[in-house]
Amino acid sequence: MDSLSRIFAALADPTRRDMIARLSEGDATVGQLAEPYRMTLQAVYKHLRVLEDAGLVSRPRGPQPRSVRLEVHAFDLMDTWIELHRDRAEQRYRRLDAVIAEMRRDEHGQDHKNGHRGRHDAAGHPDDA
Amino acid sequence: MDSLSRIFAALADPTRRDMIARLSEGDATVGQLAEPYRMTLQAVYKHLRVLEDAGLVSRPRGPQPRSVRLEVHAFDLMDTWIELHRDRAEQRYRRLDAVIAEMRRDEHGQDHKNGHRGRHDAAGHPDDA
DNA sequence: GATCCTTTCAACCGTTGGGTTGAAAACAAG
DNA sequence: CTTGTTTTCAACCCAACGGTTGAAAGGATC
Repeated sequence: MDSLSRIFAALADPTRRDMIARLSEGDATVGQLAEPYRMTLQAVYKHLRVLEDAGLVSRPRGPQPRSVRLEVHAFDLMDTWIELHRDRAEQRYRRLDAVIAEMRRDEHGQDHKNGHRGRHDAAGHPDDA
Repeated sequence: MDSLSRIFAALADPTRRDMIARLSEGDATVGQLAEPYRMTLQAVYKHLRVLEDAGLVSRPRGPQPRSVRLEVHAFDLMDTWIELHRDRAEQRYRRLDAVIAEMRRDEHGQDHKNGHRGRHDAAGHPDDA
């Protein structure tokens, strides 16, 4: 499974999102993390495994601290993906608005040169992708 | 299921993410959308249903266009959630850095007033949540 | 060593998810 | 009305998921 799928899938579960939310306020031991949930400790470990595999969380394997820590940089992948497509769509909207404005201009002052290409297929795939 | 879970779950599938990616470059009919995938048309409709239920996509039910459109504002929920927790974690890091710096100052110039509160519980849950 | 807590492994159960097939509606056009 | 396409509905398969139980390792501490 690819990274993005793992990340999104990990965050699709409310319990796991809640864990992330609480970890964003500070590291916690597994016991502390598990406390509010009415489920087996093993279940909590399973959730942690999913978050860890997604890179959203790290657990210092060493002897001492035995705590869970949020890994902020894993959020960047998501962010990048989201912003990329959101921005593309928004740019497309702006471009579409421009086309519509042009069509309006054309309608009012009808046939004011007719020199520009006849691409009035609004909302179609722009070919400059 | 809550909105965030639906959105994240919808984006956890590569096919669905690819659909979003392609829709970010322009609306498409279901047939056009389905073309690159080696799966039944019914399967594509199922994917679209998931995206639609998550609010990521809309399909003008009316007679005319019968096309699929990306709904950008659905991304905002995700964005808000992500940024909220990412920022909290990053602020926590900054605060932690400050604490560490202060501890260092204390170690070098030992006992230089001792007037500030003794909160040296580094990385513990800060109580100003 | 023995004890206690933390962590992991394995099997199992019910539910959900992606996908298929097949058939039935909806809808446009002939 | 009939044909052809688009969309939906229903059943089924198999794999994955969230959760449980039970047991086995690991690691500190007495």
